Formats: sequence, C-alpha cells, structure tokens
Amino acid sequence: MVRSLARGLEVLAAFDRDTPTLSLSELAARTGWNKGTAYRFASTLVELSYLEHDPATKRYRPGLKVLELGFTCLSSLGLADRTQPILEQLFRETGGPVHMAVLDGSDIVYVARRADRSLTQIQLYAGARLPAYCTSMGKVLLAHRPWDEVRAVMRGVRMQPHTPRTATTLARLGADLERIRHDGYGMTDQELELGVRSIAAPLRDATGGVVAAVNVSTLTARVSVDQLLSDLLPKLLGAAARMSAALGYAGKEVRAV
Amino acid sequence: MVRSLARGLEVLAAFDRDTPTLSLSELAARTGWNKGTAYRFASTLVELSYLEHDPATKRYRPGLKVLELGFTCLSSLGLADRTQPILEQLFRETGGPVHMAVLDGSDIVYVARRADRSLTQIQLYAGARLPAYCTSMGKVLLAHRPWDEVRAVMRGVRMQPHTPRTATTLARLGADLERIRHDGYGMTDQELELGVRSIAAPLRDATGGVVAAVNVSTLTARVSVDQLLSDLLPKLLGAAARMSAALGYAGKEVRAV
DNA sequence: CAACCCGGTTGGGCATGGCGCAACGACTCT
DNA sequence: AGAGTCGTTGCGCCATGCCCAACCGGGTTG
Repeated sequence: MVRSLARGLEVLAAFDRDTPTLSLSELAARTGWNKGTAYRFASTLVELSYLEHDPATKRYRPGLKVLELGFTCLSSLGLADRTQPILEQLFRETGGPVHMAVLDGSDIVYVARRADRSLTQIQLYAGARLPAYCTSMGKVLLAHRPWDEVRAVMRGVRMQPHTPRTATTLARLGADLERIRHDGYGMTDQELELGVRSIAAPLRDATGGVVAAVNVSTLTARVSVDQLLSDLLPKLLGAAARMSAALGYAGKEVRAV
Repeated sequence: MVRSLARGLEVLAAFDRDTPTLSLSELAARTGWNKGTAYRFASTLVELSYLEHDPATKRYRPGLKVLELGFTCLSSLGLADRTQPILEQLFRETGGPVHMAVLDGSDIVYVARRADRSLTQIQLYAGARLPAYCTSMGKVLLAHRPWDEVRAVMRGVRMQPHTPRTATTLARLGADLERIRHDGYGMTDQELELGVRSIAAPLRDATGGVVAAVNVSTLTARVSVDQLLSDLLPKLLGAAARMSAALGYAGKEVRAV
C-alpha cells in the first residue's frame, strides 16, 4: 500500500551478514532502483539514524537504532524476560547449548539462547531463522498447530534433505508430529546437521496454548540416544514446566488454536 | 526527506516495553495522525510482516521480522561474534555480570552481555541504551573521543544526578575522562545506581581506534574498591586485550579519530 | 597532463501516491 | 433502542517523491 515505506524497509533488509555494508550504487543495483531514488531513501534513513554513512568509504551500514527496534519487539513478546533464568539453569544442568524459539509460518525464530560456544556449524542468535520441519523445536511447534494449517504453510516449503535423515515428505512429517503430540516432546536425530541431536519441549502461556519451544542440543559423539532420553529429557521437561509456569500457564492443557 | 518512510518507522518505534501492543486508535493518537493514515501504515507493515495484527483483539504488535533486521545490524558490526567466548570466560573468572557496549552519540548501546540474572535494578539487553556520562563503559568510550566532540554531544544531555555520586558537570566529567585515558580503564562508583560499582576497559579493532568497551559490575556490599582493583581489574584488562586481539588489534595504539 | 569513467549528489517537471476528510458498518455499553 | 467507539473504505485534491538528466569530484589511463 504505502510504497515508500516498503521501499525503505527493503533498504534495511538489504543488509545481511554477507553484505554488512553497501555503497549507493550497490544498493541501487540490489533493489533495482534509480540511483537518485536509492539516494533519497538512504539519506532519509541516515537522517532518522536507522542507517549510518561513512563519508570516508562512502558506504552505508545499518544504524544502532535498528537494534532498538528489534528488541522492543522481543520484549513485546514477553517470553525471554521471564524464562531466561530457567534457561540458564537448564544450560547448567545439561551442559549443552539450549535455545528457545517461536513459530513464524514455516520457520522458527530464535528468541533466546544460552550456550558456551556453538557446537553446531550454524551460527545461531536471537532473530535467526531455521526451517521448522527439520528442527526439534520446529516440529514441536508444528505438532501443536492444526494439521490443515501445517499443510498450508508447508505448501510453500521445499523439504530439502540437509542430511540423509531429514524428513522430506509431508507424510513422514505428519507421523513425526503425531508421535510428538503423544510423547510430549520432540527429537530430531541429525536431520539438520550430522552429528547433532536435539530434543525439544513445548511451552505454554496463560491461555494454555503452545507459544514457544525450548530445546537442548547434543553431539552424537558424546551423548547416546539412551543417555539423552534418560538423563537430559527429564531435565528438559522439568525446565519446560517451570518456564510454562513463569509464562502464566496454570496446568490446563488446551488444544492449540 | 521521504516522509512516508519516516512515518512508517515511527509506527514501529511506537511500541516499547511499556506498550507492547497498540490498537489502531491508540496508534493514531500516539502519532497524532488521522485514523485512516494510521490504518494505511499499519496495513502496509502487516503486509510486509513487520507488524502483526490479531483479528480477535484488533491489536497490533511488532512482527518477528523486525528482530531479523536488528540482528543483521548487530552482526554487521561484527563485534559480538568474535568476542563472545572471551566475554563468557571473563564472566566465569569474575562471577559478575559483564557487558559490552558501543557509543552512539551521548548514549551507549549494549551489544552483548553475559550475566546470570540482573543484579542491577535496570534490565539490560542487547540494543538497550543508557546515557554514557554515568556509566563505566560510557566514560571509557567518551574518553577516547576528541574533547570537542564530547562537549558537542553532551550539549544535548541533561546530566541528571541519578545518585548523589553522579557526575553532573562537564568539568567533573572532563576530569574523569582525563583520568581514564591515563589509567587505561574507567570506574563508576554508584553513579547510576546505588550499590553498584563497575569497571570498564576499551576495545580496539584493527584500525587501532576504540570501537567498544567491556565492563564488569559488582555489588558494593560484596566487593570492596580494593578487591575490585586488585582482583577483578587485571582479569578485565586481560580479557579486553584478548578481545581487542580478536577484533584484529595489533597492539599499536592510535589516538581516537 | 588531459581525457575519461565511475560513483555520488542535485535540480526540474510530471504523475501518482498518499493524505485528510467524511461516511459507513460492526460492535459494545448504557 | 440509542449513542458512542473503533475499524475500514471511497473520494478528490495536493504535494510528494520518482524518473531523468545534468553536474561534480576523484581516481585511473592513454
């Protein structure tokens, strides 16, 4: 509708970790706009401190004010604040990297984490996205959505076999989700990355609906499936219960909206 | 310049931790716009997934895509990635909450942290802002800017006495900065909040300029000034040196730009 | 040393985007 | 049942912001 707004945000979104800075020409090329147009938008964003301009190198980079935006968003979710201490405790109990994420369409978005250093290849941080279908938290979150909705959002997703164990068919995914609903937790065994196994549990808020998920990741070389289920799973479920309580969940399960 | 862009961002910025959701009328009131105008902008942002709209409650809240924006910005700084492990180590060595921040005008902006739970009253998180003049990291960062620039940015700041010990005059601040430059570290003793004492050290990158600061906070009730300086300060300075190295600093100090 | 080229910045003129206003429909509260 | 509130939509006018094109400055090349 408001085109100029869309364009402006396109500018901010043009930066990513591969292209942390852009020159004006690069920006114009990337967006497909006229140079003058790109200049106006860049200047406006600089004026508003959402973009910074280095006069020496003539390059733009996102301003710190953008960070602020992101975090007011995080805090408006109100999830991470109250659960961080429990996440911390879970990390200490398990020693593995622990994460918390919410579902957004067919992706999961990380909202909190606690880890020494990343044992996985993929660098994760709050705001990062991963496909839901091949992650433990993603499956847990999908498992608590109506199947019709799952099918609808998965329609736009190419189920890539990241590893030989990745679920690549809707049928297989459906079976996984069914099991997760029954078990109350979900596991992905090297579906995203070989050598990494994760278990995840749902988090509920005051409404009783599942609003987020928490997980623990382990290296297959160090923790067997048996150990994972006998030792770490109870700790995960305990933490999840306390986190749900912190979010106002009173104990009455309500089937997902 | 591009008014519609400014307006759109105003919408996103209208949300904060006190007002995590807004109805259309509230938004219109808060921005001072016509309802129709507010509606157009809100709809556009929803369309772009930067805003979410709950049809049941008829309220808007920032979308998860905003988080993404913020974090590409963080990673484009490239500070937190490489220094996080060292920050982690410093946390374990000192036991106190440790933070990392950069300077933005007269504010400091937190870019990384490691803490069990907040011992300070004020809830901090990446993206949060605090005034530079009454924080240890802020003073360290100001100390490495030209005095003219400091005076210029401080012109717009009311130096509020948050506690009886807060520096409230430019002269006092100047003296503090002078001492910090000489000592190579900075301390604030209960200047922002009674009962909390912090020390901070500058971080340099490959260019030799000071680009960020790292600090350790302690409770006055538990750690004396002597202990802080004899025990924690060497650990802080050691971590700062390693963090600077991780950022590419080769050891040659260059006076701030 | 001059000619050129490329990236950034600025001006003008036209079209359309977007703003204010006002009416409308749905819902709630009294 | 009426009145008030809130969200949504249509209309018409105005100015915003887009395209194009010229201009400028710096670096490079013949």
